[in-house]
Amino acid sequence: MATRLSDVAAQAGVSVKTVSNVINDYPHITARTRAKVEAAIAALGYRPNVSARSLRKGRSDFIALAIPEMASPYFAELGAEISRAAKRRGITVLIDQTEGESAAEKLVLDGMRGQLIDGIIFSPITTVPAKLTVADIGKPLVLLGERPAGGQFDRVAVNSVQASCDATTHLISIGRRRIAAIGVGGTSTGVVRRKGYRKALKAAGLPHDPALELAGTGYHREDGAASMRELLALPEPPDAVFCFNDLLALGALRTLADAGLRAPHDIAVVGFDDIEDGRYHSPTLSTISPDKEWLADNAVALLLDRIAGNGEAAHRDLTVPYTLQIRESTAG
Amino acid sequence: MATRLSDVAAQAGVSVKTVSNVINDYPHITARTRAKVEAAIAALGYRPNVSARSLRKGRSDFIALAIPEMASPYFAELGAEISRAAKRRGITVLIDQTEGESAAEKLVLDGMRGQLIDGIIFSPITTVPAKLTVADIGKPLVLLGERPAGGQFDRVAVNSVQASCDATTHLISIGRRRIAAIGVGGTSTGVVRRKGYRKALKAAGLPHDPALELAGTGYHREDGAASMRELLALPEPPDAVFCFNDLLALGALRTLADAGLRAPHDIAVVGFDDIEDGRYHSPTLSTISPDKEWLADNAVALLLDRIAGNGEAAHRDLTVPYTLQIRESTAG
DNA sequence: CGAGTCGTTTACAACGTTTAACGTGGTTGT
DNA sequence: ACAACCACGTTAAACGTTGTAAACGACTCG
Repeated sequence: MATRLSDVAAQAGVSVKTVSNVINDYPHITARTRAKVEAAIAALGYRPNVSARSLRKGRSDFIALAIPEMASPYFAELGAEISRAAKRRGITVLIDQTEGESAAEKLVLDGMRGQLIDGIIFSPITTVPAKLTVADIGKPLVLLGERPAGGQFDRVAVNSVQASCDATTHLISIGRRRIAAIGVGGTSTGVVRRKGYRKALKAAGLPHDPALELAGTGYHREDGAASMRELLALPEPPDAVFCFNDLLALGALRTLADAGLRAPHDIAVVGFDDIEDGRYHSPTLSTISPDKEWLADNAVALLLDRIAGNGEAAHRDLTVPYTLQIRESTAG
Repeated sequence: MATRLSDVAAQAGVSVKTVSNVINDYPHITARTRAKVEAAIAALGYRPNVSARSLRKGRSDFIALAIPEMASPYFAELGAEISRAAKRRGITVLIDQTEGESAAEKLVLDGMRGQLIDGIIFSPITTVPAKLTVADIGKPLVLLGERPAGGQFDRVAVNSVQASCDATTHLISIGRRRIAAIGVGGTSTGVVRRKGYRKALKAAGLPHDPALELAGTGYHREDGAASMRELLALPEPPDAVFCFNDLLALGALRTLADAGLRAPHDIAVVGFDDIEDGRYHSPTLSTISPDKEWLADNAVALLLDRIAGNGEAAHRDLTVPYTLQIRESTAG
């Protein structure tokens, strides 16, 4: 059924190793033999067997991307970018949904897919993995997001404190004074973004009201909607909300619409992530827009560099460029 | 570094073959030995090497899912469901973005990933692959979507004609008479859904106006927005629009909002797919809602059945249950 | 003209697993 | 007792690929 190296060799009248050499761009090969071999490969439609290859080489050219859930637009967009970035470099991405289980457990339990994958890009957000050590993993790992890498791993992340401060400052700059925050959960994301939020309030000399900081149970539209309902029920509702991601913001906007309120007229809303939905929502959503392509490309590059053997080099911490996109939900 | 079968065997004081038997659930093993072996496996943190295993067995327990793009919410949600369904059965899904290139070419060129994957779930939508034969593939394949399977492959799909007819009929039932269609491209999806659309018009005795059938260049929000702009520019704009997927519908709604028009008051809008965005958009989007979990589960089951060896059985064509979700965009 | 060199190709072993074929005691049932 | 089974072990041979090291020829040089 499947054509093997030996079939190609027979067809081309050379040894198996020579065919292998041609495939792997071994330098010393005559143009003649190379042509013969390539003709044979084409004639037989030969494709190398990745299992055998990775068994022998100890490399598979597969990397894994572990994300909380791929149906979440931000992760879907990120996954798409990372797939693309990887494909450009000839490697394949295996996407793993951690689904809120302890991702650390999953990593170790799944045993890095039985040596198949060469490394992993890991994006924890809802889960706080137990302390991982390099030894636990045994494979290169690049962290995405705010969770501190502790100098142990490479990391690629937005400066969330700064970005959150910018978002909040933007709300202040359009005259809002009573600014709520949605998503201040126990996660690293929640903690870090709240820090930026408070920093902006402080810088503007505004008090920070604990009643305006809502944790919610997650980072989905429904959580944003629920949190906004809580805010509206307050004796003194806010005049603006900074949602720690776009999904929360879209949920919050829905609640506003249901209540017959308008953004930004009644309450201004700003999000974080710049997912495509936000650009088409009514009103369109102002948001922090991280450069996802940059993020993906650098995460992949970083990981491949480690895989290539730079295991000793100091661990790098890359900061993703971002912009503040001002759209209808905060623009008069 | 990596622990092998022989390491486990040494630790447990049994032969390599016995360990292999334990792992593969070979029936005749004492509880004692099984316990010893399992203890050794746990102690050493052994994970079978999937490369070696799949090289030897010719099976990898990997399947591929080929979709146009994973950042598209419908496919992201579908991919998530399929991943879940596969994981339940102990197999892993490799997601492949075809990105509008000829997916058929990609399939053959990528050579089914060099024998790594056991089968493929293939969802063509924007691309119309050249005629594929079973022989070209050499691996089980399940088709998703409207493209006719030609009796050659298994297929899982919504009855798009019926569903489109239902959606259109719903618009008629709320009193609309000038109903446009967005997405009537040259793709199978476009053709089939237009068929249902026209069928409904005919059944209601309404004329069908070619000027109201817009092709657009794709199935994204921007295409829907552009098509709606065209419709609004018409001397006699429609009073309702059936968009062939939710993304088109969301784009169309955006154009309405920009134009100061309201759905359903001025123009009612119905979509197809029931992606989560639609449930939170303002207005919320009426849509055809296929049971994605059913779809995913059955697609995976079908594929695994083929992989298990039922290669000879007749090719099956499964019809996905759906409902019409009536929401704000068509409700008074 | 033989020794050395270089460029090109090849034989062989190895990666970790499973399957096959066979062997060996031990237990049960009649 | 004898067969029939059971629970393992042993050994060898694959699966398809690549790394190592060695062989081969042709060419250069002294």
